[in-house]
Amino acid sequence: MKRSGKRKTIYDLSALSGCSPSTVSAVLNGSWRKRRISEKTAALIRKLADSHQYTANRQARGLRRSRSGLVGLLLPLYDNRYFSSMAQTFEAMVRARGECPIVASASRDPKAERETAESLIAYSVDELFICGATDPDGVHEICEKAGLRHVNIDLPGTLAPSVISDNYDGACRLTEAVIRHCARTEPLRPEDLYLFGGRDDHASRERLRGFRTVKRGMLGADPDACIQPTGYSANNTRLAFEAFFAREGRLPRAIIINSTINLEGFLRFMAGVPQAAFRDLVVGCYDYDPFASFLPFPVIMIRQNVEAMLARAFEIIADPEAAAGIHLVAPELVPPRTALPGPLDALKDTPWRPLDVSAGEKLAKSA
Amino acid sequence: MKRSGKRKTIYDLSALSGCSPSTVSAVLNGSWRKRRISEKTAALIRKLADSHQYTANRQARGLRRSRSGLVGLLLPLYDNRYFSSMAQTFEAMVRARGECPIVASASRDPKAERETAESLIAYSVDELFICGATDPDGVHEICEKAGLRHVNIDLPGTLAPSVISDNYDGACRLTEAVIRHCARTEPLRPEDLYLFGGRDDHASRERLRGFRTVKRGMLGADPDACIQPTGYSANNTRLAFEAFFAREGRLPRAIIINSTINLEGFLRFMAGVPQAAFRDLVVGCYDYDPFASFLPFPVIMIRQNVEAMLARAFEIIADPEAAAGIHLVAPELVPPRTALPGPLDALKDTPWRPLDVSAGEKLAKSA
DNA sequence: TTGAAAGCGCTAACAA
DNA sequence: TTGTTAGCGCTTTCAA
Repeated sequence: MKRSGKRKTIYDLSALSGCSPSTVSAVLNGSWRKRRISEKTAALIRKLADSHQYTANRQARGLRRSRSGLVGLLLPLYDNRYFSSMAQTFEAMVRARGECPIVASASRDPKAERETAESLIAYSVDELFICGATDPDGVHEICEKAGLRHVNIDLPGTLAPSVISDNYDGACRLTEAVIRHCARTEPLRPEDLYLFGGRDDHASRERLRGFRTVKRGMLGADPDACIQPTGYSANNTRLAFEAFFAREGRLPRAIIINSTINLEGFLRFMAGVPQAAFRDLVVGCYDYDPFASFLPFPVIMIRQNVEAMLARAFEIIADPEAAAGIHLVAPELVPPRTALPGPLDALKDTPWRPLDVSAGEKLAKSA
Repeated sequence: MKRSGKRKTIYDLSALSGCSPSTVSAVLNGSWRKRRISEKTAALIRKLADSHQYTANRQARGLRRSRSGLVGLLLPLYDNRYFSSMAQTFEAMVRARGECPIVASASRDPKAERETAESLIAYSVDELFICGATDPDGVHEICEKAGLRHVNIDLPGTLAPSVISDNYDGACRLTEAVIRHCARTEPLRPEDLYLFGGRDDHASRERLRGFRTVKRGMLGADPDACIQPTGYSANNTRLAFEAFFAREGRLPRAIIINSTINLEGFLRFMAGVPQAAFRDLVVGCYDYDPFASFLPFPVIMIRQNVEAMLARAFEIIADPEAAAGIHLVAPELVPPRTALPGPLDALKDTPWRPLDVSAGEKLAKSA
């Protein structure tokens, strides 16, 4: 791809208009009102600016003002519905404030997290939202040294404010819902209910705590073997299910799964096993994925309230008084076969009329 | 969140080390070798730099060098598995080249696309990948004027090189696979096979063309009513299915769906209808989603080769000779109940040992 | 082997 | 109402 044009600067417009660069600058960044620049010079300059497709160089502006207008979001990854809706919602919120979102992922690796934060800082982001970090305090150190406002989301740190889901409560409700769902047919024994996925982080611990509390309360004893922490890895989860199935020749009656990533590992296992194996299965899963909600067995999900978490995080980051501490946001229990609206629904749809055959015809003709 | 620290500059390090700013700069950006700076001054400065957590200000560097190190990806949206894997893969590829990815979404709105491109240009991105844009040529104009190298992905333009899936071929294979799948039980009549979703863009047209070609070839006549273009809107798709169902009291025997977004609309419809309505259904869907592959009826999907498309796009954007024109990449037919590895599988897993009860125990104890 | 100085494009005092 | 000037932090000649 060859390049051609060259970006215009305020000096180009200065020459073209006969005004000084500072006048041009003032007109183009909105400060002309208080600089009392005449309406007609302003109009002239604006006309020139957009006939030449002028866009201010944000690097230069950022350098001068020491505010880049960039707002960063550090994510573990993009490619699942929880984090992709986080990115989607974040972007909309940042744009609504007139700033520019910049999202980066660091694969839950503490070193990558720190390096990614550093790279965002190198680009002078004005604020950083740290979502699902394995080592939020490590990232905090970096931000602190750079004088960068930041807040944790999803996984808490001890050194900065954190907005997280009420994972304990969510897990309690999820576990209870799964047990009750099973009880419709035949009551569960303790060894019928397993937990797969998760690892030694705050969210997993809280979810496990909720699981155990409710399970013990409703079913009694809870054998340790019923807990299979496979990390946030689809493949490890598949291995765990394969091992279980090879040994037992069947699945547990009910399974709580720590995240949709682990559930994706379960799919991999499913692919190799006859469908009959899933006939009586009931699954509870943390995080919501619309397609997962319609699997061929009941899947009860917990949807974290991404919008509320982000909204809270924006409040906190704007508050100079905000101190380290945890802010809980209630997640939502989603019954099986439920298709919730998502961030995409906010986008305007082109209207559709029922059975508009002519549209099909037209499209078909043009094909 | 209060801020505290202040970023160090080369002047700080200059003062601390007793060397001039230009020496510090050279050491820290790697050009010191050819400036023949002594190993020991270099060592001193490097020590100082990382003991003070120095990170170069990329705005300043970018301004001076007129290369920001930012590489942009313009997306319609994040929140589905096709585009989120695009973002994920893009990010990995850009980082592998030592640059900084910046992703932005513009909701398939031509105006938003242009404005988003302008905003990326304002931040001086060095290259722009335009993915799934409704108006790639509009974005091209903007890039052209700014002298910005760019390439289209997923949806072609006429003014810049475009890397897209072979949508025609994919649709042919998908349609054929669906028809054959149905024929296992009972041969399809023309009115048994519908196409839902898509709109008047290149991808939809090509897919429609493939659909019609194969359908006519295998089943004969193709009534116009069998094509229901509902746009890329989950809700419109739901409405279309509800209208059909209200009228016919049943679903078509087989449905080709233009994208997973439309399939998500189908889920919304599903939620309101007894499961029995889907007993004999066969679905073909463009784009791949692992969870959608395991719905309670056979879903045959087309997976676009995101890695290959991006790799090709990177080659093209680097080639000064590259001209406008279309580069086709073959998509992949995915049989029902298939869980493909995704970009996340590249991330290193912590190893898992079958039934490591002690891990569960340990985690349980710490909870 | 190193330093001085100019300048990337913009903003913000300060003058006029 | 507008222009002049210095400087944000860095790179890059050019000198020394």
